[in-house]
Amino acid sequence: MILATWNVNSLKVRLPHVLDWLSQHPVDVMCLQETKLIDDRFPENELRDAGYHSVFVGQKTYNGVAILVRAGLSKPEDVQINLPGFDDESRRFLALTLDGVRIVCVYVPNGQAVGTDKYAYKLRWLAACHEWLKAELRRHEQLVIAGDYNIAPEERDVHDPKLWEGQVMFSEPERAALRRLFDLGLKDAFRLFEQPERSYTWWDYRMLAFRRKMGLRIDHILLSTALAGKCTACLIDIEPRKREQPSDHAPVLATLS
DNA sequence: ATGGCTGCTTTGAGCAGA
Repeated sequence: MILATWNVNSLKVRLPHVLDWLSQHPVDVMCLQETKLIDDRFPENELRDAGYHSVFVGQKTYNGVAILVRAGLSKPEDVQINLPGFDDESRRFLALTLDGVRIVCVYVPNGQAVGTDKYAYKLRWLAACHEWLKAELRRHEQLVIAGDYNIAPEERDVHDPKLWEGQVMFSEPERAALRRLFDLGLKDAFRLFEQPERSYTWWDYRMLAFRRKMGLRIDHILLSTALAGKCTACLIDIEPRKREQPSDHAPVLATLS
């Protein structure tokens, strides 16, 4: 199984990019974040024509997540919308089971700035996600949780760690929250392998950040121990970020044998 | 040091993102 995750920053605007990308990379599962579409507007037909079954939950303007499953695979089961036990109107969580693999798509809150209400909400959300995962991992030996975490785990995941020290997306409480997910036995698929230096998944639209390689690695694919043992590759595809009118995020792919 | 771009919104300045 090849699984990918991509924060598309509006699926309405980015649908041509997604369709092009899927035609070149016919992954089995694609987790999308920031679709920014209500369910009535979700391009289900276009994606079906491209060979993908869609499971999605969205809202107006903000958030919205989807999992695309390549046609011909098993039917997704046990679809879970929103984080159980967490009262939240934001549509940023989707889980389903495919061929015995629990697949979770997350759009972790951005957090705006350290010390704000949104930052506190981000940490609460991550704590609730941790609790849910702890139980879910007992039920599913094979689990993958992929998406936009809005957290860079280590200094090497940040173009300028000094500049970002204490800032949202790299503050210690956020990184500790992410480490607590790793402590559940989840592995960062990207770091299972040798990777190029300055590997990032997001670059600010401003300041020519992409061209200057000023990015952060904040989109991750985490694998349960059983799945990590089956992972044979993980990479970031920066090609879509070079296109006209790109998403500010690049897709991440993992191959599971 | 600051803000720098993009997408969205009962269309147009303000918000949120990261």
